[in-house]
Amino acid sequence: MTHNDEHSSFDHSADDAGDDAAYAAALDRLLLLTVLLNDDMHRGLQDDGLTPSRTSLLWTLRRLGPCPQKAIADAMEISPRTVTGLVDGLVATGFVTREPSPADRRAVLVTFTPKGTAAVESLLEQQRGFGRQLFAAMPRDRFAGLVAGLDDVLGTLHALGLRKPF
Amino acid sequence: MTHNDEHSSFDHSADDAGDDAAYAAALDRLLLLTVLLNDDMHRGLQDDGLTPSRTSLLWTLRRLGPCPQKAIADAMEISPRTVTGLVDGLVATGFVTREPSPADRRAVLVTFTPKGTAAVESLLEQQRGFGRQLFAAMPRDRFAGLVAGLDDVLGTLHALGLRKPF
DNA sequence: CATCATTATGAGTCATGCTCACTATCGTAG
DNA sequence: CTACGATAGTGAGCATGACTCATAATGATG
Repeated sequence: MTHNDEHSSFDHSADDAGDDAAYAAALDRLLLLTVLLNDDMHRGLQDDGLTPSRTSLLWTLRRLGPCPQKAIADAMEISPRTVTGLVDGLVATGFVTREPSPADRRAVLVTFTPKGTAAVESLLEQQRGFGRQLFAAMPRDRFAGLVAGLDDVLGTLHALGLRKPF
Repeated sequence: MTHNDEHSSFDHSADDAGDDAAYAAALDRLLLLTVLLNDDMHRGLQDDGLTPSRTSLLWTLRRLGPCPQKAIADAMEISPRTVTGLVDGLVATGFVTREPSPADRRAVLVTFTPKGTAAVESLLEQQRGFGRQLFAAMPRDRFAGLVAGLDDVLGTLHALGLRKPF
């Protein structure tokens, strides 16, 4: 890509074209990182008998505590029907249980089993280890620069209306 | 693995703990960015009648030029059968055609239609615009720090064996 | 020419997502 | 207290995208 159109300008637009190319290169890096991190997470996941979506549900459940499926659906921004399916799978594999809700006989409370709790703790620990692997060898000022840049980008995305719900 | 051997030392372990928290925060930012960028790309895609996987195939095809499905399968690291399905969809929606291969009557050459070419060009342009939106307002030194940090992380991932095939 | 490898695909499975319709229950207006 | 509308969960059915296994057609090679 990038039969880049610098040139064709005279005094200062070279700056603009150079910026554009630099932006493209930076965005390429971000997207590549996106793909690599995603792939790595998903690869590690299935070792535990967990699929990406089910893991995401577990993660959400950890944040919410025992709760009805509707709350999970809202938090994950997926349909209640999909939550039913994911919880089905997690119940079948022993990560959560459906407990009757004391307050509402229509609802169930999705609740961690000990295995589910252990799985989430394990994921947390893996993430800590991964953070160490990624950043421990990085010079401190470069690390600080990275975090500042990421914050800037996240702030920009937030301003553009792209945000995570919570 | 790696219930880390920081060993509970006294004098400087505060540093280690602080680092760990900083690493976790940085990783959180990276993962959040991962999710946000992914979501945004997929959202924009379906406006064009393209699914994420089919778009990925188009992107690969742009890199490879007209080629048999097996080449696409290898490049995308998915099974040939899956490529058949994706190409089916792209043919049905008019983005590519299956041309007979002159050299091998078993194979077909997946080839862009004008609509397909236009779609990829449009995606490229969108990406350039997105890069500008993300980075144009960022101070130059912060941008440089971000890129340096990203390169560092990508290098580390590469060293860990995580890399993109191409 | 016979055999083996390769290309694409049919058939069948699984995981995620969706909608629509339905039951059971809740809450509230009357 | 009852009747009605909202809410929680699920059954049925569909689409996408990934996989495997089997198979037909063709290529390549001894």
